[in-house]
Amino acid sequence: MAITAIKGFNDILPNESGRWQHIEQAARRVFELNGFSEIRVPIMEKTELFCRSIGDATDIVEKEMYTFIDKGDNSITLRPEGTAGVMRAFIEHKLHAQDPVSKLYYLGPMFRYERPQKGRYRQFHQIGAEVTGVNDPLVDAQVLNMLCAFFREIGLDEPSLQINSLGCPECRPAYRAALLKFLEGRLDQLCEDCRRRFTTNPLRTLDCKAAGCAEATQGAPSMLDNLCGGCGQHFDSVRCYLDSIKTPYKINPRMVRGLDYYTRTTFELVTGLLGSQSAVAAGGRYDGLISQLGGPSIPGIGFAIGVERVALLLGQQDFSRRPDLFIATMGAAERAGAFVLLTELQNLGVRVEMDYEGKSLKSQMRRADKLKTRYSVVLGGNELESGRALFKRMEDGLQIESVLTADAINEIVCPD
RNA sequence: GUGGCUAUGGUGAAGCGGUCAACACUUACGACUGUGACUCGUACAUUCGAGGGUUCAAAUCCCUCUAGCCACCCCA
Repeated sequence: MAITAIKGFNDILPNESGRWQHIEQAARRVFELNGFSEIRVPIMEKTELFCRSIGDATDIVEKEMYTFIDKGDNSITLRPEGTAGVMRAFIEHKLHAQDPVSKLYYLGPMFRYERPQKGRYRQFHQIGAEVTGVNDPLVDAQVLNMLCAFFREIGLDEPSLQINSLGCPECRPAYRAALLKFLEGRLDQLCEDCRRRFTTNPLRTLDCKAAGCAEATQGAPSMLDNLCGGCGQHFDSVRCYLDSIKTPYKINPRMVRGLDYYTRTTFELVTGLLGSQSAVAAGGRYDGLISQLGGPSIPGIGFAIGVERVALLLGQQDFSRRPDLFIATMGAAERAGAFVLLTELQNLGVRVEMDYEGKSLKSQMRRADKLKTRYSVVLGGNELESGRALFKRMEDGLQIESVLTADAINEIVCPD
């Protein structure tokens, strides 16, 4: 039995890599337009970093991390998300000392030990962006708009933006207490999972899919009604800024995030097209994270896009590039000549293909057709002698005669 | 971690106990000894996820394992 890939680890084959490049290039374009720079950080970190940032009691840390002991007896973890590593680098290299505002983006694989299913894999990819050093809700709005702009750029307008505020260490505890009090009286109406959530993560009962729970929590207190003055104002301003640039959004007071570090603004881009995985991108503000990791007291906000989920939404669009020209040859001498021509044309930026092993003209032409090349040319004794050849436009069969120089061919094949 | 479903060639699949494992696509070569797409021909699974068992006979029935998918939990 041949060796296969690890469960939940996927190969991105040539027929889909074009789609991935399309997604990545769009992100780079949009993010750089917004003044973001790429940061590349390792895919492994000391385990402690994730425990301290994501939260010891979260599912990610408790049961989903790829953690192992290396030969130096250190506990190492494959990153389950990107923000922690980026913030570690930010603090370690004191980026805040060079510029009070930093706008960073990253992309790459993340790892979580979960049962794979549609849109969820053990190795998956995220494209993320982070802004540090700005408290103002203006930047929340810019980040949200940038996220939406990315989706417009790749031609997806289906996902809708939902926003919420989780409050801050000032107001969240009080809200949590109020919610617990509310739920306490209705424990018997909640599903089994929610009774467990009551102790582990009471906010989660608010977005439970069970009909009984939805009904029981109907009149539950809303975080948005319990924000402190600062958080309330912040949220209102975010909405105001979003309205001013006509970025559509929906307020979802029941939206909950899975990482402990979020404060104030949180958001998700959701879709109904991915089975049970509705979030294609999500993020939020994390004003306490940097100091919690031992850095200065600097606020931050960011998001991550699930690349596999985006790729799934893009569907089967063809992103492959067509060659400009296929050179068919009639013999060994012609093949040698074609090879020289091919390299000359490549130097001019023309995408050229040719036959490598002396196949019949028939099969060379078939290959040209299969590659969807735009033009083809046959080089035989006649052409070599006269220095001229017929260039055939494949879509309609029109033949154009030209001298066999790279410049002249370039004119025909790539006119602009 | 829990549950459901499925496993036949490069791909999509027929086959439901009995001669060479249908068909389609893909691929290769040819019909056309210098021109693709349409058409036609030829070739391409000693073998049906793996291992056991039942039977004179198993891709077809039974058991075990493995893998994949989908869902739950949770999440991008």
